[in-house]
Amino acid sequence: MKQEKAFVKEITPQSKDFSRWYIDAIKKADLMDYTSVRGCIVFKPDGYELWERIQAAMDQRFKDTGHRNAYFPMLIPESFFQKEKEHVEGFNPELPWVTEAGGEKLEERLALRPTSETTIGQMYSQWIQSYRDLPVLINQWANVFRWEKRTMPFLRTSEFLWQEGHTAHATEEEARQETMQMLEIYREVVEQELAIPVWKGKKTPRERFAGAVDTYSIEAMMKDGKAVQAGTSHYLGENFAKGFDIKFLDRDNQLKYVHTTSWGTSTRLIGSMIMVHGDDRGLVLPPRVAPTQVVMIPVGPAKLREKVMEQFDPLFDALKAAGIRVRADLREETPGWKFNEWEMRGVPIRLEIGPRDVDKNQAILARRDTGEKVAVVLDGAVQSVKDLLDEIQQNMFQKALAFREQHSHLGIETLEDLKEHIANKENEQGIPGWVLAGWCGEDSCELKVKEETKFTTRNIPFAPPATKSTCLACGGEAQDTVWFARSY
RNA sequence: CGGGGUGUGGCUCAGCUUGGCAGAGCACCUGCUUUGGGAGCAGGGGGUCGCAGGUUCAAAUCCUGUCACCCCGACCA
Repeated sequence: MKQEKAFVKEITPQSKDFSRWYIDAIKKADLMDYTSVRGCIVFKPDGYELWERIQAAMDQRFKDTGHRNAYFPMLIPESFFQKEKEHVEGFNPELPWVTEAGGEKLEERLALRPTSETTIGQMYSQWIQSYRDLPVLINQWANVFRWEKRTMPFLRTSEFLWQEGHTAHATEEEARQETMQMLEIYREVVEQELAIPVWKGKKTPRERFAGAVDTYSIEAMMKDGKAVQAGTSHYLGENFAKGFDIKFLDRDNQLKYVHTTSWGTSTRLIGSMIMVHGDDRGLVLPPRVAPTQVVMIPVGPAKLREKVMEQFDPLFDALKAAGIRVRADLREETPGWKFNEWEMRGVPIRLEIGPRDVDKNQAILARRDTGEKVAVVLDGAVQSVKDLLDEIQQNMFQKALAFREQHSHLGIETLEDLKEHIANKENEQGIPGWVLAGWCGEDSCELKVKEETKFTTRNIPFAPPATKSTCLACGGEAQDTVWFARSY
């Protein structure tokens, strides 16, 4: 955008204070509001609709791969947590408890679920008897609670909405396949619908889910260079099966533990999408999930409005009939005001029609991602809009990909190099981004990097852009090539 | 949870140091003129000053407590 004249004074520029920008942008876009409960937000209609669209895209794919939705209770008895040692240790600090009900103290206190492995494990132990009962492929759309010390709208709140899949299988191989299949679905939805490029990979043991054998993730880079874990998929092995006694009689008449998986994505995807695509004017929404894809605004003198509306109204109907999420802004405000308003909200295309356009049998399409305006003939406007929506979706992904490449550093071999890199970037007001480096596999090396640079291991990518042979921290032989970054 | 900051009409904030009628801009309502990148004039409505105590003749202002939000750290999707 060339004529960058700070039209929107209410939004702090990204370069000045990224967190401030984020809060300003989501408030101006009317996605959420704070409530009187700490860390809990309202998802206002536009914010919630983003979630509904993500939900729809995911849900379709879950069902296509044989999963079904179910719903389990939000309250979990304390004793359930004790059954998996790592799990209880991992979640205990952030559980809210119900200790009283009906005016009486409860005999056993109940936690507001942070995730449902325990409740579901308990049920699976009753449902599964034979290999004929397997696999169990269930997903749940729910709210969960994690009393985090520091909250941030969408990205980290005390209560959030998510999806958690829980499956049980007869063999490790099948469970591992499921884990990978779901990770791939996450990649597909996030890249295709949200236009966010991600790295699929495996988490290091330190970053693993409490109670998992292996945790995998997709990781995305925000515009401030920090990382967000956009989805996770866990192979839980027999850990929960043993804790909850989930056994089945196999074909060979042997009693065996099932192998379970779990996988989740949350409303944090909304925050990621905003931080990946947004700019100083506010949100930039990918067309596939944008609540409003096209906003139509009539322009020109009021006395000529009637003539404009003769073209405007049929075009609105035609767009709507074509399945495009179109909205007409006929309010009394000036056009300039409306332009800014819808740009803040991130609507992909603005369609303007004024008297001059009517004379030329055309409409103006202004795209949010580039700021570019083009004139299209009225007759073919519906197709032009469809094509442009596709193009914007593609362009947004490509832009995000290019940004990620630009801020991914492959040539940093030692901790000293990394510190120097960070110092340099900070001096020039740049962002340190991500660093691909070797890791020997030692916990202590990972911790050392974290303590000295705040960079943590994001994941061990399945298809790294390069392979490293020495450990970033100790210089010893590298066991893995890992993405290091600061993260949300 | 530690350090720092902020809570005053819907929003952004001034007023607080030195207690004395609760303000401005934007937004909102009415009317007229306007409308191709945040229009103008005129009139109007709206606030128990985050909450709870205390000091005082009198508290947005002073004291104590508490809650929320923001920023920076330790924990996390």
